[in-house]
Amino acid sequence: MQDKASRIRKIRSQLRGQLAQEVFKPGSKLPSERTLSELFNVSRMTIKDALESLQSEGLIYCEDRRGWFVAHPRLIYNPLSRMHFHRLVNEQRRKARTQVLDVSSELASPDLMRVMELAELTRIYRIQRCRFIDDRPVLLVENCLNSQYFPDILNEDLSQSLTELYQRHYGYENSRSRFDVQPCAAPENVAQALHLASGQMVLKIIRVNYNRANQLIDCEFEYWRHDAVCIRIDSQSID
Amino acid sequence: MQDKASRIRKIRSQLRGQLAQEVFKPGSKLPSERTLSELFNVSRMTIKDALESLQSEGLIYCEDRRGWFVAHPRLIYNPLSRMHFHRLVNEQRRKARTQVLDVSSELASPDLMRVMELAELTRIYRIQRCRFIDDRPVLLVENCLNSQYFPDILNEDLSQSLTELYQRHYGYENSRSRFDVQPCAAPENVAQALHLASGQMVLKIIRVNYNRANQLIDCEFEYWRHDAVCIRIDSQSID
DNA sequence: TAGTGGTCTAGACCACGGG
DNA sequence: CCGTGGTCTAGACCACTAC
Repeated sequence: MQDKASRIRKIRSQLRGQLAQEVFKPGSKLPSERTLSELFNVSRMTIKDALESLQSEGLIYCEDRRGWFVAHPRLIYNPLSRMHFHRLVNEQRRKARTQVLDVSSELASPDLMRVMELAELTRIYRIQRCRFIDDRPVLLVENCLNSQYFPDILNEDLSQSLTELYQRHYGYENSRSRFDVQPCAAPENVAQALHLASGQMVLKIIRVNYNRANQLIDCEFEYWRHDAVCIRIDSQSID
Repeated sequence: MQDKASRIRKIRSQLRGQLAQEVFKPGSKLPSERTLSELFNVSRMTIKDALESLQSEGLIYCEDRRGWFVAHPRLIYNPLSRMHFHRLVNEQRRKARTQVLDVSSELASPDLMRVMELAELTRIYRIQRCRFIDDRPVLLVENCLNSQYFPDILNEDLSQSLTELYQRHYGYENSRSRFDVQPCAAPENVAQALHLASGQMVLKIIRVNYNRANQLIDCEFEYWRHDAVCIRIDSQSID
């Protein structure tokens, strides 16, 4: 790209190397941007740029107004498997937690009607939850359920696995699911929950689940901190 | 997030709305950053920020030192299906092109040995290709083949589908594959091929393919412009 | 309240793209 | 060659976090 290789560019990769070596304990805090800019004798914006490249390399991450931290290992996640989040996380020797943020009952928006193939004026339940790995918020997930299939579900304990609840109380076995994965800018509420600055990149997964009768029973919007997850799919594991 | 809602923030979303409405023809060029900063009477950095948010919303994209353009529709892509790129693209009424960038024969690096479960000193073929949709570079793909399974393959026409070549000339049917998806910073060569600024975000897919005898025959590194693709997987389509 | 990152300015020089 | 985005400076104020 460059032949003269600007002085600052070098500092950038120097920073990269030093930081990566010096502090390897996941979650430990880096010096502040101001401190680093003095240390390296460059402007704060240059430091910010350098930190952001390290971030997109997955070495560090940023928490809005809290600082920069050394990255944790990514959670390996297969969206085709319907394994409970807590079990998945525990199997990878991490600590899981789920917090119910909001629960509501409302009429489906036009957008949702399209995604869920709903008739007009269909009532849906919306369950918004935040999920933590090692006490760090990494996933905001919003489930939209066709209310006719799930009477009284809002009275259940929603911090557990919904998939399991579907089975146990309603006899729905998930059979088919379809999902889209794409990076996008975090909407305001997502950014807030995940401690991201507004507009930061997240990994969005939209999943649509069908029961054995091929009825579309629920639809799920997942917003992952992109540095926290690795999507892995193995065609062998599909039965 | 903000209560006083800074004047500039408003300009940002204004820009958003205006641009999104005004110029909708995919691929058409936006005014330059300098022009926009005069039009909106803000500094160039502010304009850049606004453009970058629009970019992560998928409305526009940037070509390194060429300018900003209105986004094209995303290619819907299922990494589980081994459909030829050209056919996939044509089915979505777009124009496909493949350009072979580099072909080489070398000893596997330690990293690659791990991924491909190779013994030491194994020779591999590396095929690097760039793929275009509507003449825009959107994907850089690097195939690493275990050379013992593919004698003389480097003499074939490599701009066609490799999957098909595997079948036709070597009798290998793909049976199982496993892949990882994750956003990351574009390495220098990828950025260059895709007309991205160095370090920009791309969607990386690492795929490992096995033949019917469960031999690991090749491994593929795909780097997609994240604005050009939507990963879609339907468990029903798996046979 | 002190310290953090988020945002913004008004300049500047550079490398690269394309005529 | 000129126009583009890429990068950088040396400040500044703000909103928010954490204590």
